[in-house]
Amino acid sequence: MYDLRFLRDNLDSTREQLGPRGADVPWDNLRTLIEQRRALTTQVEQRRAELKKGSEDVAKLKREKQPADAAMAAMKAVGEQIKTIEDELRGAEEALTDLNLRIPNLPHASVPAGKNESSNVEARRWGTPPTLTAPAKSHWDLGEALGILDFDRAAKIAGARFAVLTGAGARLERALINYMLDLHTTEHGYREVLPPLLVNRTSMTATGQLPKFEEDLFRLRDEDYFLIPTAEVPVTNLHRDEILAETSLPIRYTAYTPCFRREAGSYGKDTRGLIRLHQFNKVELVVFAKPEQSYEELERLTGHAEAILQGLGLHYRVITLCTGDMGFSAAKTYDIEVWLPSQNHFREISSCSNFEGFQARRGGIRYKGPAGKKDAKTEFVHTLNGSGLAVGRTLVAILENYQQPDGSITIPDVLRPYMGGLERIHNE
RNA sequence: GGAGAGGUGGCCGAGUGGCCGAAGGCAACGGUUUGCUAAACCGUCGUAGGGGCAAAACCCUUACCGAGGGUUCAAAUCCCUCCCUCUCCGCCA
Repeated sequence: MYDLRFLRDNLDSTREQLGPRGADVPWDNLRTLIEQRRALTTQVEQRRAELKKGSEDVAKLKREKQPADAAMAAMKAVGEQIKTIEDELRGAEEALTDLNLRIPNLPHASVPAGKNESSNVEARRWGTPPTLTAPAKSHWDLGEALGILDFDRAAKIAGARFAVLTGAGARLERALINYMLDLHTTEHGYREVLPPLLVNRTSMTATGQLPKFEEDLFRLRDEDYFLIPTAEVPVTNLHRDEILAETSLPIRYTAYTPCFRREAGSYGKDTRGLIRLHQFNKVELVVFAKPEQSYEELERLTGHAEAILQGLGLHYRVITLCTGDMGFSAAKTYDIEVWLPSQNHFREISSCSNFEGFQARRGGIRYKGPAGKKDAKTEFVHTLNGSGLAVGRTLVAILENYQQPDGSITIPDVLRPYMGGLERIHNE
């Protein structure tokens, strides 16, 4: 969503900068609606001023015990005109808002141009692939053989794209969640949040999932609630319609939540294993920052996600997404991809984005200097978030990268305290 | 789920049809006073849309008293619907 005055003054340059991202925006219609809204607003305000004045005159006449019938009749006519114009104005505003909510964010100047993922740019790489003495097995083969992953029973109780973790598998998932939360809260300065997993339509609209991507979400049948696809939604909405104190920024939150995604349109992709599920666990990082500090915060936040992989000793690379591969709301995104030996390539395990003021405008998230100060302006904050990390995919990476020739899994040192000292997962 | 009470500016709180965008208090900010702190006193102190202008300052104007409709010349105030909070009862982890 864009500021209307900005959009009016910069419609052509916005269209140009969005390029293919803005292909399905009806630009001419948008221009017409903006002008229409402005013209109708002026009209209705003039009439309202007239009505206000007229009504005051009526009050005065009545106080002086003078007849007021003529003035009242005249104002009745003005009132009817106002209603007519208001209806038109409301229609224009609704159409305009609906269009405005469907325009993607402008990419930051540092984002490489490109149509699709082939134009993404690798920023850096950390570590090396593990040296395996036997051909790498997939995490689903390893996990099922160890008796810690059960896809058949998951399909029975829920359906495709669900998983059951058991025994050391379940404990490893829990260990990862705790390891991530502990690192972020004690070393990286985040405040832990445990939010609702169901949110309302307004919250989904603020972060950008709605109105455009409703088919990606699970929705309740009897009430207008949605299952969160990421903790970004409830945590960013924590400060919706608030004015934050400038001194409180940056605000950093971390949250563990399950995430729910319909994965409509991904039929046939990643059908096996834990990579793409309808329900998965994620530890999320969310930051509210002042505009001038937000890109510095993006680097920092990405580093915090990387620190998890480094602690686990997992080989990864960081990718700067090009304009064509970024999500709807992002101005700049880094993807972190972890090495998976069985697939012999990197897979996304985290996505870290700066949304600049895009979500803040949709959700009315602002900040202000000290109250009463003359130069204290109210401005939209910048919001950022990143996975720190996707827990299921991290478990996949551990199974595959730490697999032994006998099919057992060595547990990374940092997780052992969370596993009751367990050093290796054997067949149960 | 049943019964009742209520939602007013950062907070508290007055206001039941007409100069009410809203008294008063607290907090905050600026200042005077002060050895320092405190107190006292003076002043400032909401958000947004449109216009004056290309912008800032400033000025004009409109809207906003939970949200949306309605009645009326005129609505914080009356009516309807919805949302939320609180209390009691029921149910429940």
